[in-house]
Amino acid sequence: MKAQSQTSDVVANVSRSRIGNKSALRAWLRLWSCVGSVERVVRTRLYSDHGMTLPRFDYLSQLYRQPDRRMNMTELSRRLMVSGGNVTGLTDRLVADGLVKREQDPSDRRVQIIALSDYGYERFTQVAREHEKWIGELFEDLNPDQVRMLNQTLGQLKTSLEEKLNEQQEE
Amino acid sequence: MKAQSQTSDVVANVSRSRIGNKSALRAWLRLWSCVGSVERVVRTRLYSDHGMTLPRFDYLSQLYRQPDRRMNMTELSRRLMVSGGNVTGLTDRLVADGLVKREQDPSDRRVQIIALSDYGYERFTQVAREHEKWIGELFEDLNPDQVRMLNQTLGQLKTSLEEKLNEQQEE
DNA sequence: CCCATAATGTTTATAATTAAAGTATATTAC
DNA sequence: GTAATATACTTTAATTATAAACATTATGGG
Repeated sequence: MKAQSQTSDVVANVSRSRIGNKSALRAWLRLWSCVGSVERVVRTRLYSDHGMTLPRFDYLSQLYRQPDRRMNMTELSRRLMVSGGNVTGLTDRLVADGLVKREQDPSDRRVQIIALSDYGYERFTQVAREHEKWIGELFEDLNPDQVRMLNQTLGQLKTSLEEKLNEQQEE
Repeated sequence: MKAQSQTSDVVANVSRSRIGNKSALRAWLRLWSCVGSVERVVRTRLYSDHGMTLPRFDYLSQLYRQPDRRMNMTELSRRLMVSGGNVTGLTDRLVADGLVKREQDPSDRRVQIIALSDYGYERFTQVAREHEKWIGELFEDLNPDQVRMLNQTLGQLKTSLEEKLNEQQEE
């Protein structure tokens, strides 16, 4: 019967090629929950042990990863996934604390290049060492295979999301 | 030589039983990045298509999932993973918009029970339908096995994190 | 060259968020 | 029964965050 074969096609489809909205939603809620828990631990310890906030730590870590420890505001906004206005405010406070410096781009007068200061570099290095240890402890119950798989799947998801965002932007 | 055998033990350990801080950090950064991207899409669409903010949507979804559509402030704070003060502010604004109502707990005069209003229920239902679709689209490039694995691993991570948070709290 | 458009960053108004201190009520120990 | 402690929520001050409007500079087409 035709109706029957359609039904089994649908069932087969679910397990073979396309995921359903429900299972995607479940995965999303777990992702959200795990990230929330980790963030909470990290935020609390950053603040109590090092007097640093999580947004500032994230900001500094982006500069730290660059070979020349420098990045412009737009790129920072993109990588931190926050609005431009937010980056302006964070930069003001980080400059006031001496952790970063504003520099002018000689080739484009609109551009602000933000550079990690020596003090900022030193301070971040100390905090990042601790941070890495905390993350290691929080993830220690996963086995290496799980972490590998997580990295692989999330890497793919990340790429897929970036493509979708680009497409959306162009519309 | 002893030094050599220690080295190979360490290497064996990394692949067999315990994950290293570096691989944990990589997994964490990908988790963070994926959640950030998804959140950004959801936040933008919630606001432009439904005039709703992400924190309010998350808040309402917690109430929605309860059989009686009700929850006290402390439980909301715990589930949303935000501070108590934050929940007070969000509640004030949601009450002002007529989406939720404050009720007194007859057995404990300290407790505020927050109930989803009929209007809030209706509104959330509409938005949630869209939301589920967005998440489905964002995750569509993953195959069912990957989603299953993600759910399994993140479920374990979630449990493990909750245990660690409880231990930490008791110290 | 000039104008339209785009890109970079800031400002503004408001919302969301935190940590810490404060208020009120409940519970526990003695 | 009362004092100490714990719990539930709010308030406060500061930071973080957004979207939208704005100013400035760059770029590309005529």
